[in-house]
Parts: sequence; structure tokens; C-alpha cells
Amino acid sequence: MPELPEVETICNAIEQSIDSPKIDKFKIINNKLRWKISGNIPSRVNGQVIKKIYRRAKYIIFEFDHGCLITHLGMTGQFRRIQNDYTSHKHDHFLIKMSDDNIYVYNDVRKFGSIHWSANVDKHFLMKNIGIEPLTEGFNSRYLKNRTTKSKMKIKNFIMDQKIIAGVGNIYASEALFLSKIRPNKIANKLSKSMCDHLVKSIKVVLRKAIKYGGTSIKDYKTLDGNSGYFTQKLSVYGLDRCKCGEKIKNVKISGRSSFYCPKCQK
DNA sequence: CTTACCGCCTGTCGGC
DNA sequence: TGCCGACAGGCGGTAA
Repeated sequence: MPELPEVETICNAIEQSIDSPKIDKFKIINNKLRWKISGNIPSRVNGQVIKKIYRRAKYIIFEFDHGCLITHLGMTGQFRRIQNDYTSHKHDHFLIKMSDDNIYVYNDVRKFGSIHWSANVDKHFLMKNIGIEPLTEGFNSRYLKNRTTKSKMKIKNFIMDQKIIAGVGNIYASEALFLSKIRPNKIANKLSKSMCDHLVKSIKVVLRKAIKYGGTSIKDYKTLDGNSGYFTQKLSVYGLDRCKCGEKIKNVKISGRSSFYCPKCQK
């Protein structure tokens, strides 16, 4: 479900809504997620203070002195914030009750999300192969040219590959390629230096703007307090019928995923 | 090593 | 009205 901008939005919302960062009780409601919730998480975090909440790729990391909780929202994962009394909803999986009145409830219809405890985040199996963060200086045209040169993947699959670029998913891949005027099925090693330059800039622009507007809500995504993201109204190709140039937008499957592009604007 | 495909889950929507 | 297949924003594991 959520990509980098949505996870960033949720992360910030959780952090800003906490008054007291001490966990009163971590409660498992239904442990069947992508991986069974294990590792005795309650005993590790009950009574502990969250030092920091941050995003890495599409993961939300709750950092403690002695380790981290690593959560992923999969396709349909949501956190909702409630206060005082918990009323159960279908597909609730766990909740984090803080020592203030906040309770953060994780709900996930399709169960593709996850939560793990790790004493060393960077070495955790879910984190150790994650690629560069696209909103850092290290993600530049030199990096992209170097990596694309060696790849025979379609460029859309390439920029969605978490081992290469962290956090870009199906929506923002389509949007960034539209901005760069590159067709999604172009082979990565066919990109020129200037195309790489353009694509790097486009990815950064799209992600920053989406964060600014609180993410994109196509189906399930909701911010912490149940609101939709406003970037939905700013989309240029994803889910749209017609390009601003007037041309009909194409929706083709690339590796089974819907991929939108304008045949006139993108070459 | 790289790339392609499967399967995990539930809910919704369109076609017949 | 009901049934059935297709599809939905992800990703690790495995096969080729």
C-alpha cells in the first residue's frame, strides 16, 4: 500500500502525536501477519522509552536504547491513533499503548505487513540489502548512470527495486517516469546520462511533493487520524485516463503491475 | 551474479 | 441477484 511519502507521513504523524514516549503496553491481537509476530516483543518494549521514530525505505523504525521495532505496512497496513479505550476493529493485529493516553493500533486487511524486533537494525534480514535513500545527496545522476549501465531490467522495475532505490513503489515509479518523459518499459542500460539526470530529479521532485501533500490515497491509505492524502489530486498519469497534452494514457502490465504512461509525452 | 515469477491475504468491482 | 475472475499502492523466496 504505502510508498515512501505515505510511510514518511505516518512516521511523522506518530512522532508528533506522542506526548510521552514511554510504552505502557504492547499488545498482540492477531499475530498472523506476513511473518508471525514473534521474538517476545511485549517483554522487550513494555516500560521502555522510544528514542526515535524514523523511516528507512518503506519501513517504520521505532528505536530504543537496546534495539528497534521494524514495521512494514505491506499493501493495506494502517496505524490509527485512538485515546483511552480500545475498541476492536476487524483485522487489527497489534497495538502500542503509550503512557500518555495515546494508543496506536495496527490494522492490516491483507496481512502483507510485518513487525520484528531487532537488536541491530542494519543487520536485520529485511534491512541489510536495502538500497540508497532517494532523498539523499548520494542519490544523484552519477549513481543512477553507474547502476543503470549494468542493468537489463525495465526502468520501471529498476526504480522500484528496493535493493537499488529505497521507497519507490508502483505509483511514484509511474509518476517519476512521466515527469522524466521516459517510457516505463525502456531498458535501464539504454538510458543516456541526461535521462539519468532527469530521472533523478523527477524522483526527488515527485517524492518531496507527495510528502508535502500527505501522500496519495487510491484505495486504502489513510493518515494516522483517518484522513486521505492530498497528492491524489496532483497525479499526472497514475490511474488517469487522459494526459494533460490530450493524449489517452496507456495502462500496461509490467511484471504484473499496472504501469501508466503517455505515449506522446514519454519516449 | 541477475532477472522473472510465485504466492501470501482479503475485499471490491465489472461482466455475464 | 449471484457467481467468478481480475485486480489492488509489496516483497521475500526460489527458479531459471
